[in-house]
Amino acid sequence: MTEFSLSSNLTNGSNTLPKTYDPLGTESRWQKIWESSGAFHPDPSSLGEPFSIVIPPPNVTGTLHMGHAFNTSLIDTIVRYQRLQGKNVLCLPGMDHASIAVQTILEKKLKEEGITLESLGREGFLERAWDWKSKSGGQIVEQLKRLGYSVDWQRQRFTLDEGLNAAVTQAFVSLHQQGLIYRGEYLVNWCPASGSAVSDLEVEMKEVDGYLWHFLYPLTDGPTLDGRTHLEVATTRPETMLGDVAVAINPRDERYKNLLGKSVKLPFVGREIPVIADEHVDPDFGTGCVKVTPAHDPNDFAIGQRHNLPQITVMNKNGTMNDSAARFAGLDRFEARKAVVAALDEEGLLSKVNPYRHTVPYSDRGKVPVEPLLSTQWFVHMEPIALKCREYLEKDQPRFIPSRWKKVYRDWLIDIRDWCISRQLWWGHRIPVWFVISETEGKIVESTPYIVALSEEEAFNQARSLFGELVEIQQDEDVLDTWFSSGLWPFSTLGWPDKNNSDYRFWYPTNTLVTGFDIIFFWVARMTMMAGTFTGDMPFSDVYIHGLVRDEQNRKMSKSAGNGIDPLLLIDRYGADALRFALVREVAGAGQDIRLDYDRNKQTSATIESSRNFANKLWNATRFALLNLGNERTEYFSKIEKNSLKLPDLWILSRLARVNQDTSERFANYKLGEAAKGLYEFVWNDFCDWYLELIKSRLNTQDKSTDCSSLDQINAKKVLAKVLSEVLLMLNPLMPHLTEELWHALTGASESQLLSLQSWPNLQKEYLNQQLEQSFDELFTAIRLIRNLRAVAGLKPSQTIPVLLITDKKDLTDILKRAMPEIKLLTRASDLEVLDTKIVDSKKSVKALAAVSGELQVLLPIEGLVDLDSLRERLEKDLAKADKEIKSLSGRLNNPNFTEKAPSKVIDECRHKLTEAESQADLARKRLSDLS
RNA sequence: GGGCGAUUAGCUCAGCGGUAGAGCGCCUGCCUUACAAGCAGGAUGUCCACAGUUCGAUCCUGUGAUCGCCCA
Repeated sequence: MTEFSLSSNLTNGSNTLPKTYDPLGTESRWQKIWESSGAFHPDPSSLGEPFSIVIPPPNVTGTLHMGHAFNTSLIDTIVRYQRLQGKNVLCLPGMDHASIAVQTILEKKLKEEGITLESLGREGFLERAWDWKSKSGGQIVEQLKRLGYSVDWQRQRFTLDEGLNAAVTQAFVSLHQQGLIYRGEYLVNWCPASGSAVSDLEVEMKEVDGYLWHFLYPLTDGPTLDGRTHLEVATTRPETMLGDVAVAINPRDERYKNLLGKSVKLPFVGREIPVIADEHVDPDFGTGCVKVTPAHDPNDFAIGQRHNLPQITVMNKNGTMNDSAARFAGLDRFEARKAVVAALDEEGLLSKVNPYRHTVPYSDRGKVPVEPLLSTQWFVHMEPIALKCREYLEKDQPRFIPSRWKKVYRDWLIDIRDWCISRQLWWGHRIPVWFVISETEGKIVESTPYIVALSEEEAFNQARSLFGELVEIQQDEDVLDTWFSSGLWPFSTLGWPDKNNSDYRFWYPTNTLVTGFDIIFFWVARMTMMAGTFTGDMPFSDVYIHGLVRDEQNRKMSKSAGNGIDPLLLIDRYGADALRFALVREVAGAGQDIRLDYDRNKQTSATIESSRNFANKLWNATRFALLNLGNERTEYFSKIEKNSLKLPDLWILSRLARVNQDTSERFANYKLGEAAKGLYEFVWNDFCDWYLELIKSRLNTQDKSTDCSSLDQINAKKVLAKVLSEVLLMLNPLMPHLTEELWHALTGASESQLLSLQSWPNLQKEYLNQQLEQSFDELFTAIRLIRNLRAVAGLKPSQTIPVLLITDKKDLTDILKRAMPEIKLLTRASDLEVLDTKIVDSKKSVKALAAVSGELQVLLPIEGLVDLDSLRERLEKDLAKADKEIKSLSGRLNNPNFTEKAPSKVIDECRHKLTEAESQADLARKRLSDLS
């Protein structure tokens, strides 16, 4: 009976489930069914409003980490909700090719094998790269499937696939035609580790402890009138002094005014360089004299431009010093730093060395300091592109959730800088530019004309018509920044540039982008800019920004720190649904980072464990339902006659309608955490703790002699079936595997029918009953009160005793009287009476345990059974509490300011509470005196 | 230097004008035939500080502190 079947938890015809839920087999089974049945492979010509999301393509080199799991859980929840809403949903997955990361991996392997890039050549390298991709790339796709991602795997894309290649080429050519792409020699961020330029965004500023070295540069014309023989400059990068072309001072700096127009002699190199004045020099920093190295520093580059200074590069692209570095040529940049300092010291030109903490730009990928280096690269002119996005933003397109990210995005668009898109790598989209090398003696130089075209053939034809029959052309060696292709992702994956593609026509623009705030600039802004330029639309209407998952010590998880928490491990331990549910439930404050508790020794997480427990709770609720509904369970899905229902039925149906309403509203408005919490509370508290307990007696009744009891039992079963099946549907976006499994067990649906493809339960507003829900709250309070008294009295669960409930409140009396059998059952009362105060007065001699809540008194006449001291202690505590409340409430009510200005509703409430507190105090006093 | 966020029970976090909540942990008692991954009951808080607005502030407004992030 409790045997676990691999094919299904519920063998045909049986109505029992194992006692605990084992997610692993269940999850993989449904994943296979979903994929093989094409459940999430939509057809643009089918019914339903379009809804589409493209997933942030993970890196082809990547493996699943917590960030992916989090992002995926959120996206899949939204997507599954929309699908249940009857939308025609496309969720499109894929990967990006990660130029630098792949190239780094492969170069490392080649090095191990002793193969040089040169000997392999571009073709050979690419062959190996594709080989690597097919063998060990893209593991992440298989890993994502373990989360139960309801994406269309048949539409999966890769940024280097044929279609996306064509899109990238088309995009480059169009941008060039619009005059938005240019080639030029500028200072770029050079990553010596990968041997490539990187964009501004791929540079991370890190605080490091370094030094501020002070040098003396001798004045060429000898001492000044005030006896100065040298100028003192300060720098954190001594090795760049070899490329100095000037010393700058602030024009208003009185100390150095007399030096303007003079020059100094650069040590080692011997170059005479001028002293110039520039507004941007901060007189208070260092010595107030700044060495100017335009070829190696962005600020100096700007000064150089303003003053028409030469740019002298002293470094090679591999980070070693070049021939301009005089005797330091050939040294690595960091060795050169030491050598320059030592040499200056030797010559008595090193005046001071101060420890200094400063920020150094590091390459994101290479993890080494980037080198600002002059080189010829391709750039996109961003201003006009960003301008278009700013215009859209004024119409609130796209909409950011939470809205504060809008400002971050806008500020970046306003302060936009040109984008260096060329990378000196082989793995990627080769730039569609052909140089007409026959015009410059077979070489590519500054003046070599070039042609931008969709293909080599087209380029050749153009070249021929422009430069004659005998032209020779050669394609640019470089590839494009990976983000260039990622920027096209929302439309390139849907068929663009073919705007007649049915997917593109139906699903573009997409609805929502879900991503972390860390890539708003990298990716979100680039997509909006590319989309604005090429499709004339924003690529998505909403951008839902989430935070990062941090480790148990609130640190960012990173590969280098080795503090990642492996989601696959957690899935193995708790199930994917538990992981998903935990991550979504934690996210209520949207955009906030979430901290995942984790015990590294035991590899356990209490947060996820509690979600696993919730899954098990739901599992057992279904198990309970199956045991009671029996083999004819499908019969109980028939229509329910509202008129014949008992109060608990009406109550749970009211709660169900409310949770339906709340959950829809929350899912639709990205309040996913609240949706998850609301469902959790409904299932555990309302449904399991109360409703199931309330109907147990009806379900257990064997007596079918009267129509009435049998109808009550049938109704209980019908309501049970209805509530459970609807709650499974509502939980489906959060816990897809478990709910799919349980729904099939409950309804007996065949595997060709899927819960994931059903419709969201109808909201039955006619069951909403605020009044009834309130009454039940009071009823539950009464039951808790009785249980509490029993606990205080130290009664054993098996011991039954009589209970008196006393109230003058009419509707409460009513509900208590109607719920008497249930109260008796839930409080183990041997006898239960509901009385009003007048009747009780005549029985005041009864010695009993007593408690008050609101307008309800509870008496347990158990004289002799209870320890008087503990009872007295409790009553005194009650009294103190009530007195305290009376004091605070009457204080407020005696304040005329309060009674005059506060809304009457609040005042009434206050008076009401005061009355309650007073009667509570009275009762406690009376009982205390009875005891003495 | 500019901007953003956080600060609530031992821990992780909700709440955001009417006097404070959940989960986990803790204490007590229970294997009550759905569930011990459970059930019942219980304890726990200068809601970071100060000032202001208000009849009333954890919530709004200032100022400050601490921690974290982004941009220069």
